[in-house]
Amino acid sequence: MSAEPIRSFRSSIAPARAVVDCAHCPTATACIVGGCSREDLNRWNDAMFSHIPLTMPGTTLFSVGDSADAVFIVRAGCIKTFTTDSEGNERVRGFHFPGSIVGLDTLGNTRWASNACAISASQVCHIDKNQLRALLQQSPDLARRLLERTSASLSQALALSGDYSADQRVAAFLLLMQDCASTPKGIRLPMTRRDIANYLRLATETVCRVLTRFEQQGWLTSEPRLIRLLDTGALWNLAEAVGLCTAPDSKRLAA
Amino acid sequence: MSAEPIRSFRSSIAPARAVVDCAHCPTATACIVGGCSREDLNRWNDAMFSHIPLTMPGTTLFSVGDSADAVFIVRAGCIKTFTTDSEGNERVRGFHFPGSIVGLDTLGNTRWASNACAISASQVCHIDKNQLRALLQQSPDLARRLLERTSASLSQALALSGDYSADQRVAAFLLLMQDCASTPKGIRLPMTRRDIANYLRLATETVCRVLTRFEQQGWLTSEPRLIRLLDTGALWNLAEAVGLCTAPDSKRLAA
DNA sequence: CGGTTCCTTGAGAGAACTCAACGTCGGTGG
DNA sequence: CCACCGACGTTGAGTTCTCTCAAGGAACCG
Repeated sequence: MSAEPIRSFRSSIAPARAVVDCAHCPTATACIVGGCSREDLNRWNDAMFSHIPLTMPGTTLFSVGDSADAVFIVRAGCIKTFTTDSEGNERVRGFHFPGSIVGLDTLGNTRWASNACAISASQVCHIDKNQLRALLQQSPDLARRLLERTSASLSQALALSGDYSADQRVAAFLLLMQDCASTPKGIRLPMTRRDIANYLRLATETVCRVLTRFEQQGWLTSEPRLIRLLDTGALWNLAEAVGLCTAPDSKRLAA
Repeated sequence: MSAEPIRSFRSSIAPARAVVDCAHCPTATACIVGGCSREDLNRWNDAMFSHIPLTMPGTTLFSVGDSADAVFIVRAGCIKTFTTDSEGNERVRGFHFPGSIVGLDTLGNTRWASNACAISASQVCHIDKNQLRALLQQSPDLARRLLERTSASLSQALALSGDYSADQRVAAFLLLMQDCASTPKGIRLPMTRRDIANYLRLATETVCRVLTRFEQQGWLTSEPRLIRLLDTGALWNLAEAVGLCTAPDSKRLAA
């Protein structure tokens, strides 16, 4: 389908082992090792590979059926995971922002069940599963953190798998993105309308129409890659039922 | 909404600690400790509570907001987890059959995000989270098993959260139930059509219509609680895209 | 027996989809 | 430098799938 030149991740970048101390990573606070003991951090540094050069948009990290012998941690940018059905339709399983771990759904499997590619200029780290396994045996704290992250991902997936209207889905998505992709100018979305639609199980046109409607109601301003939320309260009233995100400050104060 | 007398789980049954050795449990093969070392099994027995008396249909195990200080393991029967929106509509999050752990999505939380109740005469075990945490520190094998189960649940939730037709959903559900609720006479479903519909994000009537259509096509016979699959191949052709279940033998041989 | 819940079927309504067209933007090459 | 091309975003019109509303039958229970 896509005529896009797909770059292979493995061939494009020679990973550097322990180029940086994770303690100094700008993404440390969101990362699983944020706040770990120095001892755990040292072990982690020894096992982890950083891919500091930019991974360009369209670069494939892995594909369905590939040997899943590592997990990836996003350091910068955005990674999209997705499957493709027999008719070539993409189903986006998730967007991974800095600090997010790609592969939590494959910890017990030897093959990837989805594809992953960068949708903006990104940096990722990776850690071999065997080394991760050894690490988890050495550090109960790290094991607990990983288990709780996986558990939280499951909770979120269950929440999003509910049956909601297009308006509810888009509103919940925008509030979620506000936490992941906020800039001083607004929410800078790294993904296309088509990606959003495939993630929310809607048609591209439906996402457009909903955004247009929200804009007409004065709830936001919409440009292809930049969205400014003007009335998070109104959006949250819609998104509340999804249970995917927490109430905005205005609502929390009112409660 | 429901006029059903809701029994409280905690008040109805005095749990018996280590009444049985899990090694002799009929559900051992499906349970997380199935195949564990004798040493781990002893530790597990010491921490685990068995509720051997029958937990009757409608009995609530826990409700949204309750303190989530334990996880439950189904020993017999079927446990349904669900949320209820502001209009009283139920959204079924999952059906838990023997061996399944209830609470994998709440491991890092202190409060339940869903309700749970028995939908058939059931037996459950439970283990306190603090004890579980200690157990995981002592046994890396158990920690790995729990992590992989959580990971697999995430994978399944992501698969089911996709956008599929009513036919695809029902077909995938039936094949899933074939693995969980098979009897010599067919699939004995413990849940109502309404529960199935709420789980699959369909209307009750839609589930009925799809089942009627499948029956007319000779793919199955349908009674309220008993379904016999006659053509798993046809169902699998529909369900394949969902990626929730493996191919039936006939398809595997053909491949 | 009533009463309730569950299952099933029909008819109409509505939300989202498909198909189609058009404008914009960015890259590429003549 | 500009024309061309493809990808993306937006809008409109018609269609379709599923839902809602309504009703009746079957099974179960007090």
